[in-house]
Amino acid sequence: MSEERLQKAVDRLKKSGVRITPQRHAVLDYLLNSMVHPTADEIYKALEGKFPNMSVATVYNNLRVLREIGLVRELTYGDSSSRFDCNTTDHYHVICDSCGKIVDFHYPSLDEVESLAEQVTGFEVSHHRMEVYGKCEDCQKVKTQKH
Amino acid sequence: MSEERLQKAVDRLKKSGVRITPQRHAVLDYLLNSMVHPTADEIYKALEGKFPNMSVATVYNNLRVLREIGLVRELTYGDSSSRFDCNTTDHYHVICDSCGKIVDFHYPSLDEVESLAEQVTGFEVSHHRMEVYGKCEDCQKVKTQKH
DNA sequence: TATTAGATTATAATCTTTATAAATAGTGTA
DNA sequence: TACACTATTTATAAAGATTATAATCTAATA
Repeated sequence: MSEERLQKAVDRLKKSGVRITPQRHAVLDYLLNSMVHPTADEIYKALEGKFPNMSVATVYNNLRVLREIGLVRELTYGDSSSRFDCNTTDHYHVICDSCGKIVDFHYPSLDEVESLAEQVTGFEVSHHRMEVYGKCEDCQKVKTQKH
Repeated sequence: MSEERLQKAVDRLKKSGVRITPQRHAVLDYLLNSMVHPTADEIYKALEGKFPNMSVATVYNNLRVLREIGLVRELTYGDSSSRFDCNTTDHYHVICDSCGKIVDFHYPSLDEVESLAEQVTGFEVSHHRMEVYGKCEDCQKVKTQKH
């Protein structure tokens, strides 16, 4: 099943006239199989073994290409570096304030908010983002153990 | 009215045991009277005239203090630098994809989303963020003028 | 007014991301 | 298959935002 998603993504790259290089393939493969929304640096470190000469710039370049095509979403949270998500199904994220863990969260899209925003502000709305913050179960336990 | 908000904020600082320095007062005052959610650098440049020797670090330090107390919210969008908002009334933001303009947008808080996220993920939810993106009226006009 | 802990300043360092130019390699075509 | 063209990679440097450090200064309190 994972293979199928990868194949679909590769096809989409080809259709966009983007070359399939080993590095690009590896970045895409890693993102598709990652559940944790990695940063550019995490991807770089993960692929270092397979591509000892790969440059960090290559990771950034490929993430930009994948984002422009629409295969990957860039997530900008409060912390220093962006995270990347290639789960294309509609979903939101719940983020732990303590450890930074990110959990996918399915909820019907907030279309009503978008249309009201259009009416009130006159904007031509394209999309929205939403994240819920809190303390994950693990970190809740840690707090209680302290006493 | 603006004076009243400033006074309230200063009182809150005092209660938190934070010293009221001229620079800190100026940062707070500037934020309270700004409608545009400025970046740290914009605040720094704006206060440069009044405090020729002020360091950028001072602005960052004060923004951190104000944020920790809860007087200021840090907004992290896709672009490079954070923006700061001390409008304490509940509201969301609508952001222009083209020019970056940020418009306040009032909408009932998405409490239902928070409680469902708690149930589904087991998180102890503290808050959420949401932004709507699109093209503002000015940028819509620009596009049509091109032809 | 003297004390003291906290704040500011100046500077350097860190970290993420982007820019640049030369070398390399993927893809279509003959 | 070999060639040519161009996108991509690499290595490096640069930019930009933010944080760390240490010395100096100052707001708050007795």
